[in-house]
Amino acid sequence: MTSDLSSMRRGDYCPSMDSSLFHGISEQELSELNGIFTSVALEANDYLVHQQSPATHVYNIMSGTLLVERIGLSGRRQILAFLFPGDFFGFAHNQSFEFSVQSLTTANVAAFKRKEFFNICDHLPNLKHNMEEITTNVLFHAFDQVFALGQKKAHERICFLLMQLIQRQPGATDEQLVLPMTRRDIADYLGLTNETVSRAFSKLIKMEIIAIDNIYNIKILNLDELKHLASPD
Amino acid sequence: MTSDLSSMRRGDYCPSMDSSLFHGISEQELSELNGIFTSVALEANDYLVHQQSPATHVYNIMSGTLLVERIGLSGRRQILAFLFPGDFFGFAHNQSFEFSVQSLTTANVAAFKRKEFFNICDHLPNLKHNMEEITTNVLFHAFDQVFALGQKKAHERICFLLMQLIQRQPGATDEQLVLPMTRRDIADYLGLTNETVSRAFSKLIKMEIIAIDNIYNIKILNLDELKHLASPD
DNA sequence: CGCGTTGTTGACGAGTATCAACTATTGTGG
DNA sequence: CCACAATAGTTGATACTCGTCAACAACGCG
Repeated sequence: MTSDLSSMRRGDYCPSMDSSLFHGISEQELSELNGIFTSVALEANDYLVHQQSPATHVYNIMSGTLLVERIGLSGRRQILAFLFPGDFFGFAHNQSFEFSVQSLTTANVAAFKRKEFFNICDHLPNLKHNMEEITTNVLFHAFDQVFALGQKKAHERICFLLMQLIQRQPGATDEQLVLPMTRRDIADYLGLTNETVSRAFSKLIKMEIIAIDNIYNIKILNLDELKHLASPD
Repeated sequence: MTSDLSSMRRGDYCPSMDSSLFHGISEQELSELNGIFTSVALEANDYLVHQQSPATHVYNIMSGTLLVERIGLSGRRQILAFLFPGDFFGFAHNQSFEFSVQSLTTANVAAFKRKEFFNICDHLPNLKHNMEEITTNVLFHAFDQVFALGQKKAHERICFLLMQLIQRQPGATDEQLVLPMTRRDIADYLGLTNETVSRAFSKLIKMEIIAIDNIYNIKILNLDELKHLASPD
């Protein structure tokens, strides 16, 4: 169990965000935070929070990959985000979460009681500023997803996801990529079915943009074309 | 030209938000804000801000309806939100806006210089709190849109929009509704084409869920069914 | 009134969902 | 360690939804 947050400020844990939660926070200030969090250890498929459960904590991902999902009455599932080390989760506008967060891998998460956390925010301007920046980033990420879902074809959406993973997943490079999620997860993230996802992968392979050894191991053969398909503007 | 923000705190101007920007702010504090905004008058189809123009201001809608759009390289347009009186616009994570904001009607908008506005935020806790609440609402709205685009069929997306309008548009009731936007705007908001939007409306009419006199004048005949189609959970 | 814009409707085709069969992978107990 | 079952992924056939193209209707405006 990790009992020290300071590692979270190092780039190797937070490849994704220009704004990690603890960026620019002094050792002394960090020690204050160290006192008030509990570390949660998760196995693959464990739930961190359930849809409609009371929003008692906010969370900072220390290791592992998680997903944020929302399930409709009809049973349709939409994945709203994948969470990587350094990412933050805790947005709620009522007392309850409107999402579930499930772990895809073994993971460690720092959990802060909401009230205590926001109290500390009030007298650590840097922390508050980071929170605001993260919120804005999440918002812009959501807009990107709206654009992708509204405007793109299946194989373009896959490229959109792959680009996100390249940018955000620890250990990912321009050429090699490990998918932590299943085809169904990808489908539910991109508003597709798993069959369509499968076919879209096959198409990208045939187009020689990617190659796969293991199903979860992807090689990028043509990054420029990948970018082009992924990006609308 | 409106030169007084106090009207913005009244419910009749802000039917939509549980959190208007100026909610809970004293007359005295409000007068401080009154000194630093300029009022912008817009005609229908005028642009308030352009994609990639520098983000110099933040805006609060006083009257009228506007839309937030983003145009991709391919020329396809995604509308990210419609803005109603009381709504706030100004999110940016660089120096420039990544969206355009266009007016659908004649409109009045209060424009605050970013820096001055955020300075005032720093010593008006209520204002800052309202900002944060608005940001969270916008975020949740974006998630709703992701769900709609990812999981819903054309006529369900229309219902999703109609429910939003019932809740947010000034003067809208459970039974009568005026659309301020064109079919193309609706299409670009919901990730459809205008033809599909047209057909979806026809379908809802045939299902006796809505009726239309004037094209922009919609009667809700079966609100329960509308809600059911609109809402995933 | 004529003209341009916007909306509607139809015919058709492209893209995706659905259903089903099959293959590959993972996990379990003997 | 193997056999088997369960799960995940792929591929094909078919149906459905939505996009595209085209014709037409309704509306707004000079």
